[in-house]
Amino acid sequence: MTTAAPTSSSRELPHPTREEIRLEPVLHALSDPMRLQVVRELAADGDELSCSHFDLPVTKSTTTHHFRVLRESGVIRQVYRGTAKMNGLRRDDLDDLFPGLVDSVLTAAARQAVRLGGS
Amino acid sequence: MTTAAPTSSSRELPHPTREEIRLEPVLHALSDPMRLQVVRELAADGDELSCSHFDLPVTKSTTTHHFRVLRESGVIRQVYRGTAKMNGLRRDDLDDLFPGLVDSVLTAAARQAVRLGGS
DNA sequence: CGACTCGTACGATAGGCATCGTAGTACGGG
DNA sequence: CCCGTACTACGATGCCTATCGTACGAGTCG
Repeated sequence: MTTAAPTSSSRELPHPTREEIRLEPVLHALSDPMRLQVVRELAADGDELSCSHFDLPVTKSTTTHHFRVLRESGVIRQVYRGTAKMNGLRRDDLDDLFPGLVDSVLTAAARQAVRLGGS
Repeated sequence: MTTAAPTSSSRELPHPTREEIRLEPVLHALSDPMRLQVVRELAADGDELSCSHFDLPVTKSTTTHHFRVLRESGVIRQVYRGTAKMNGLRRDDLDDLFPGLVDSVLTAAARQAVRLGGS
């Protein structure tokens, strides 16, 4: 029994604090094409996107896994909102810890997309 | 010692061309602490460091493996010079493909080292 | 030549991870 | 209250990878 959990929004998800975020896991999280795509969409569309908004070519289980990797590495923040789970890029934290990193990765990804899709 | 003899030997190593370098493998290569450390030293000390110069806490076999990952992802260039294999960061190629990326990663790594090591 | 150094190749191993499928939980609406 | 939707948990699987040890090739120097 949950002892007096007040909460409708008691479904809280564990996030690393800003100080706990490490560069290597962040780079690893971004090195997966699927996750990099998610991050690009989050950066472009603002930070209130549900998991189901993303139409990834994998099953829901796998999608859950990727979002967890992103969250646990500190790249995104996830909050339940009813049945949906909203995702947002932790730009403030990342920019503070690693100035310019997110921008350069996003720019690099965009340039590469143009370069590869370019015809 | 160093005779005026031609530097190159017959032992050539396969490198991706600039156009073949992809962002995801580069990020993956940099996401390993060992390899990130190597890249930091290469960036700091110039680009003529032999593999044996690095005193990594792993065996030689593993060191060879890490250098190969870095080379095949396009992060470093390797050239034989006698028995030694000289390593150099491919800054020109990387900066052209992904402007600012290497710098921000190096800065982030340095900041994190200060933040964690404190001393 | 012979010995030594530097790095490679190959096999083995253990752990990680991306993926799936199925069963289950939380929430909101009829 | 029941059902549908959104996401999770768990187990399984196969691949990738970081690591090692040993045996080997390439080059230098006595």
